[in-house]
Amino acid sequence: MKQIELILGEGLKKEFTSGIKGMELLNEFEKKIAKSAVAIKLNDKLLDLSVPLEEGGTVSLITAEDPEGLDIYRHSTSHIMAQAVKDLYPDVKVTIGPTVENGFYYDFDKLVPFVPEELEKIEKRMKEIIKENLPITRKVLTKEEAIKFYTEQGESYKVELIQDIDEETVSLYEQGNFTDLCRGPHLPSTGKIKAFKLLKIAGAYWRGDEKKQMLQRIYGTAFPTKEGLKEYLHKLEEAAKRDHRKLGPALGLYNTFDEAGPGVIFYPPKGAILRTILEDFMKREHYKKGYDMVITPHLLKGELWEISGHKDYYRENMYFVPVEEQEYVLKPMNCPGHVLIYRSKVRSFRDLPIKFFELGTVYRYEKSGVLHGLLRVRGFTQDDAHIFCQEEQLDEEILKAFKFAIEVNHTFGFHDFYVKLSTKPEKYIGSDEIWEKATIAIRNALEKEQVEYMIDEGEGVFYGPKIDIKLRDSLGREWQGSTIQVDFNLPERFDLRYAASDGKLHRPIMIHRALFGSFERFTGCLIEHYGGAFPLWLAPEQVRILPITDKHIDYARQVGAKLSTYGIRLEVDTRNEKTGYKIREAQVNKIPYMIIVGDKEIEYNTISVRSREKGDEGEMVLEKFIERLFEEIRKKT
RNA sequence: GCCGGCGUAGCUCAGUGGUAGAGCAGCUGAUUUGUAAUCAGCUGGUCGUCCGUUCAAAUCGGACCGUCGGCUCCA
Repeated sequence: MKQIELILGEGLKKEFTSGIKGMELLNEFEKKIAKSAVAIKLNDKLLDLSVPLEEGGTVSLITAEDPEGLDIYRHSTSHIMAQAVKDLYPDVKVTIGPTVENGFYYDFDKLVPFVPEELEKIEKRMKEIIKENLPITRKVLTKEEAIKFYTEQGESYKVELIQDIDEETVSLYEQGNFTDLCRGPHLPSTGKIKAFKLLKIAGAYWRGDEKKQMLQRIYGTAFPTKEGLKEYLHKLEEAAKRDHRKLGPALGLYNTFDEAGPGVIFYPPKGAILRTILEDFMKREHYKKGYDMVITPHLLKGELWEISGHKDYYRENMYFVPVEEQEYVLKPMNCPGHVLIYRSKVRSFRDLPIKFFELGTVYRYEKSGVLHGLLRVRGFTQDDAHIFCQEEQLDEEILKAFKFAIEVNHTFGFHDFYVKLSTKPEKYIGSDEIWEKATIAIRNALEKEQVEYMIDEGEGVFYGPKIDIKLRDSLGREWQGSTIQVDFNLPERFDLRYAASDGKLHRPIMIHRALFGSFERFTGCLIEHYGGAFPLWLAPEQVRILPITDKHIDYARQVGAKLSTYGIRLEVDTRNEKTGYKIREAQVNKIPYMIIVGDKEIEYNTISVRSREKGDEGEMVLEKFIERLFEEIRKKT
């Protein structure tokens, strides 16, 4: 027997006989520690506690509290769920059951889909399996053996998976009567699971391919402690309260109507105010940064979309409208319109970069199942711009646009976003060379700005690579906000030119970019980000004035009139109600400030201020309050 | 689009085959009110739509529409 040297934790070095198992090793030290282990890590490799250690090195203990340990813990829970399902429904075929952020799922091929009540039944069986504390053991089989094993069991999906594995052997994990193909590692036994819950049922295509079999997916989550689970479930409930689909209509920010059709948004007065603030802000910022506003029509000839390539590459998202036997298209993008304006006169290199900005309303056909409140709709308005520049200006223009995007996101309180670089997709136009060039230009900009980013292979738009900024909604789902896309193709298709200093005509390069992405989506994210409690500069109603009795209405109106002259958005609540009632309603409506006026205030010519965040702030003179409002509006907090 | 859930008053929800209910909101009146809900009365619904089963349908079945959770797809 070979001796191996293992280093545990703080320089604790010891010799062991090779083949010692992780569990035995930990037991050598302290039983209590060993009990909390879900796996060990040897030289950065996660291993089951039951795996014999053959080589020396640094060992660390992994518990369910570690991110890696939690992953193992949840993965084992998903196996327990699969075992429970197989016990209850022997005809069901198992497929895959990985962990995801905050939990796990398992996909089953089941003729009759699960109904919600069945989750309880499955949970009950899972609890029994956990109580039985079945040992989970790892077996290594050759591919042939594993295929034979699963063929005999009729588990055709597992057979397919094994066939696709590019190794000689595969590992299986066995617990009681259930064996799952899995890389592992796993918990030593089923009894380790302390708290779990099955959350939802969903359909999911086998291998994510909509042409393949629809499977039944069960999502669940597991935590090392009951408290952890409870806390998580509570967090989900709280997040649901911030859902823009609930808050938006309740606060009068937007509506959808069955009668009008899905995926189209209406803005009632309060929503229109918010929208206007956003639009005004964007217009001002764009003018400041040298953009020129343009406005282009919504209904354009089909032919234009042939030239642009949209009819070939974007057809399934477009609405075609017949007009006097000619085909028209409801614009899904603003670019062809901007290109036409660019082309409407001779451009000189001295004019470049030319930056056209439009609040461009576009319509895209989205499958009914993907529509989602304000975040995914069929008609939306982009803060869209197209930058026409010379090749040598490309790096700088991308960088500028990117900085602009970051600035805008920060202004609205978004700091927790991440950046993605998307490369050439399967369906694309333009040469590989041109794609390469554009991708490098984007990367240069990102490197220069020293931002961390992820690369999303094959996720670019058909006309060019792009940088995206992703925001998260209250439930942690990601949505694309800002996007910056390079395009070498449209200039070519529309034969765009500019007169260069060498006296010849050159081809400009185009950058498409939207910073909010769309007003709809951005507003949805904003609502959730602030939980409906907008900072003063964005709040549709900034101040509500509450007269104590009708004796005080006149004074309240005087105060209101004064505030109005300063452009403050306010309402006076003249209803015959108690002050507590009015306060409650203003608070529920998330109005930033309330002004309460009664005899006292009239006598001293003051107001009483109550803020949404701090509550009663006492009496002050109006001028002081106005100053404060202005300061807060200026700071945009 | 696919799989599943849901759809009763403006909102939140009760109502399992026999004459549609509650709370909040709204309206009217009383009350004149001081920092998160004053009291009373009243209005309001072809139970998402259509078709079917039945003597009888909010309730059972089907189709469609909308919506929610996923999948696929994208600002």
